[in-house]
Amino acid sequence: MNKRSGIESKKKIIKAAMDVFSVKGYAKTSIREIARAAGISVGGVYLYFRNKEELYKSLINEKMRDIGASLRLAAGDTESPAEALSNLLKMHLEHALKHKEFILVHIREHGFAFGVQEKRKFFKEQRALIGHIIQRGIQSGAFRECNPEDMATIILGSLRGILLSIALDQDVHITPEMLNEFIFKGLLKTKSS
Amino acid sequence: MNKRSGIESKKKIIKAAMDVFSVKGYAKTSIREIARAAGISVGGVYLYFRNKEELYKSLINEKMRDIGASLRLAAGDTESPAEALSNLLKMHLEHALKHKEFILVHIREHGFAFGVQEKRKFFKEQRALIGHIIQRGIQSGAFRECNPEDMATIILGSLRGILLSIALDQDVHITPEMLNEFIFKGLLKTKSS
DNA sequence: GGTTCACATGAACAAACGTTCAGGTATAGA
DNA sequence: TCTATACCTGAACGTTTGTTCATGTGAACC
Repeated sequence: MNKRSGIESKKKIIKAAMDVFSVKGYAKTSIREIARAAGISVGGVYLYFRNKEELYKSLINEKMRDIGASLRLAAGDTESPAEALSNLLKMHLEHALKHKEFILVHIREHGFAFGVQEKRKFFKEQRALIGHIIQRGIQSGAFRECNPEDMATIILGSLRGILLSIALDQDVHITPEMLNEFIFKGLLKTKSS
Repeated sequence: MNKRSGIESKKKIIKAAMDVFSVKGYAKTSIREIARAAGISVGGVYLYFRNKEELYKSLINEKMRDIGASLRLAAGDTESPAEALSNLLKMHLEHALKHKEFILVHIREHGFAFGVQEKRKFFKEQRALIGHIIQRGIQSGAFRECNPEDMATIILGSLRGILLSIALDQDVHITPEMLNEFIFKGLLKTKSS
């Protein structure tokens, strides 16, 4: 209205959309509401996005690209498999805390709405990343014998639930240390201690 | 139409609603669609449920009551904490496989729509159940020292994600044994082996 | 047969939705 | 100052939504 800058408006729309989608879900969110939250008219939204579906998709893809890149980085810059996995978990937790809304939108609509293949690709990449670290860990003797793929599936599944808990239940506080202890050491008392 | 039995019709509606809600989510599901899937007219649905919201709530509550009861049973009928937790996890997995639709509906709408407090209560009860088992395990010396509440939160979070993976990704096959190994033993190689 | 009542129907209604579009306004270059 | 252009507006349109209600129907009583 005042600034007359297209890029500014687009950013405002994206932020507003993320906010509203995350609390109300895709279907219950109306363009009118996004427009209101962004301080822009209904028609204004359609200047930057062809339709509701495209707005949603571009939201998801942008975030996934960013997060995916930083996760790949976190996993790759160390030699020790235990340390690599630990870093990866920590980064996941940090992102969950920072982008709660994205987690909500992402999990909520996963497997139902559009952008399914993009999301599947994201998960597949994460599973491969973790699986590879585990394989290295087994070979180096740090991790116990197990099927790396299955273990990666379980760990990623666990992670998904924990991140969901963080995003959903306000009173859940899980530190990277707690998560590490759980995933590495399990629940049983080890013979050596 | 033919049978003229009210109870039959109500059951058909509940089943149809669960089916449709689980694939399309609450908001995208119309009464018309539920009615069609149930083989009943639109107005017929309103003979048994005051409105869409009440239909959804009674769906959720009924299932939660059933599942909650059987879980309480699974956790209680044994002395050994490890066995109790193992049973509980197994029962969770079985329920997830059997009631995929419910999991989808449950997680999808958790924290957003109605019936929030019922769902929270369900989770709280589960957390208390697991927390109690862990406390017993620590006292008996089977489990390592840790904060039972935090550990219960993490385990329940993990479980949530794994159940979600099972419900969402068709190609995920996680056995109770795999889950047990992960939660009890963790990823690191123990000194004794 | 006649009456009653629980079960069932689907056209009708108001509200809300995604989307469009004719028009308005601020800014930059002439 | 005038024109061109990019940005923006909100009333309007056609659909779909949840919900209601006048009407219908079958079975069980008298």
